[in-house]
Amino acid sequence: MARSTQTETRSQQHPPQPHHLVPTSLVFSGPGAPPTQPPLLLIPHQHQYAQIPFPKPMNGSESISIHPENGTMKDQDAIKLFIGQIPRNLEEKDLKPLFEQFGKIHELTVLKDRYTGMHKGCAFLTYCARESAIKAQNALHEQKTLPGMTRPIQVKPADSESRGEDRKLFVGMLNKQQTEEDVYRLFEPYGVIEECTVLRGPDGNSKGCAFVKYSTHAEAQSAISALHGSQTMPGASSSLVVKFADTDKERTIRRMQQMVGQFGIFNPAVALPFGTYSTYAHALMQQQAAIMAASHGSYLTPSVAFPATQIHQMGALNINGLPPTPMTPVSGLSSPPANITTSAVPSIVTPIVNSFTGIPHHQPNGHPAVEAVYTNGLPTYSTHSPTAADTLQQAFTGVQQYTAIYPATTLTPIGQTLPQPPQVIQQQQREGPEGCNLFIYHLPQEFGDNELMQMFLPFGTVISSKVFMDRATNQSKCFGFVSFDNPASAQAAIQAMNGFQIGMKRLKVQLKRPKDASRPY
DNA sequence: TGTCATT
Repeated sequence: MARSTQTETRSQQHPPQPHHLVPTSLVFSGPGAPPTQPPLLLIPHQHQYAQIPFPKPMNGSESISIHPENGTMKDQDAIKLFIGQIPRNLEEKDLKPLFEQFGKIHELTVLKDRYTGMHKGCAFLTYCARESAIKAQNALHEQKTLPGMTRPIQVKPADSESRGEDRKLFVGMLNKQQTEEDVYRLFEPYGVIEECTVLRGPDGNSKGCAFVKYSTHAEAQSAISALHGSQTMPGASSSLVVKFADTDKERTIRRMQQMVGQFGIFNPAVALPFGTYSTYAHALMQQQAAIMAASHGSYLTPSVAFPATQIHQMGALNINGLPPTPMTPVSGLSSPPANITTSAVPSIVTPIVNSFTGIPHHQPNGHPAVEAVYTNGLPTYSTHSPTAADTLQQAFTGVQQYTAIYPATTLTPIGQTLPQPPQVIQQQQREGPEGCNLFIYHLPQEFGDNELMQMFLPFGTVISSKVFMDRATNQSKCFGFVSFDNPASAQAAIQAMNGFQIGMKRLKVQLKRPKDASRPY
């Protein structure tokens, strides 16, 4: 139990967080004394360190980062050091002399902002010899203050070395009013807190989550046990979330998913023009494709090919092995048109997986479904016309065709090419452009995201589908969203599916209400 | 009527 009298921390400094545009990341020296002043003010320099022999001309190369290819070798057990509290006007060449006195440097890299190139005031340093790192840490950490800095230099193993992640917690579902101090107080009973950071946006507003780093894994674990789900903060939509923070690898995956979402493209080579990244990204995307295919597996079980004459009994979908839900087109179609055949189906099937894998199937142009709908000779999409029924038929047979061309075994090897078994990567929820997003109500209870997507795939490329779940019961709230990549698909889906009867209910399929407008339909 | 937010 950390006492409030404790005034020292193991870590007085942490690297500037690249995406924190405001100085919100605080390190406490004690719960009663959260720093509120921004750095660079008022604190007298007690340890001006004036002996840096800089600037010292180097050997002409701009970057002093020394790479293995350039000759230096490092010990197998070398330690990567984090160097903090570096004046922003000091580059590698300026810093090198300071650190070289403790041994030969293998690599020294000043951290720069990925986009602006701005000096982040810290660096990573790896000596060739492990011993050099230890000497440097002992001699410099918290011992000297570089010119212009208010706090002493930090020299300590980088987080990546100490696997600091396994004692760092992600805290979610905080009240947005809660500060670092509030979070500190909440977590203090379970161990010594080294770092406590509330995540904030550029405007300084809390994102409702935080990172808390304990001094040990056990402390972090006990905080999880005690606090996760233990309470619901006022204004939060769910109970407190306390879990281990993402590892570096998980963070990378998350970033890539965000990129995919932002750019709306599925070819990582285009999204990530960095040579070293694209291979890994490609693997990730393949993994995602494999996972998608695997999640479709439920359809691969005895999928009954329903006869065309039984369009009103679409329970053959066999969703999740649950009893079939009778599905019926709107009244007026008690006897289906004779021209409904599954032979028309393949041309309309456009699995989104095509986009993920890049594997061309029936429609290599990437936009087949829309055209298919239109070229099937459907001048209108009245739900009372036989052509609409045709569309519906295609919609549901499409589900079956779709799964049929994706036997799970086809994609498994792709997953196996990855170093780790595929994990479940959640489909990113993504709104499409204006006019492309549908709100669907009165879904069958057993429909999940996947089933929803299957139902709307025949009308175009579905970029996301989301069924809302009740958090408490984990039951569907029977409504959801589907986003297409173009408005025509959305309109086709509305025309065909609005009013579609499933069991005792009829689907309500509308354009999603825009955020600003409050007009009910 | 897109819940949950990962330095």
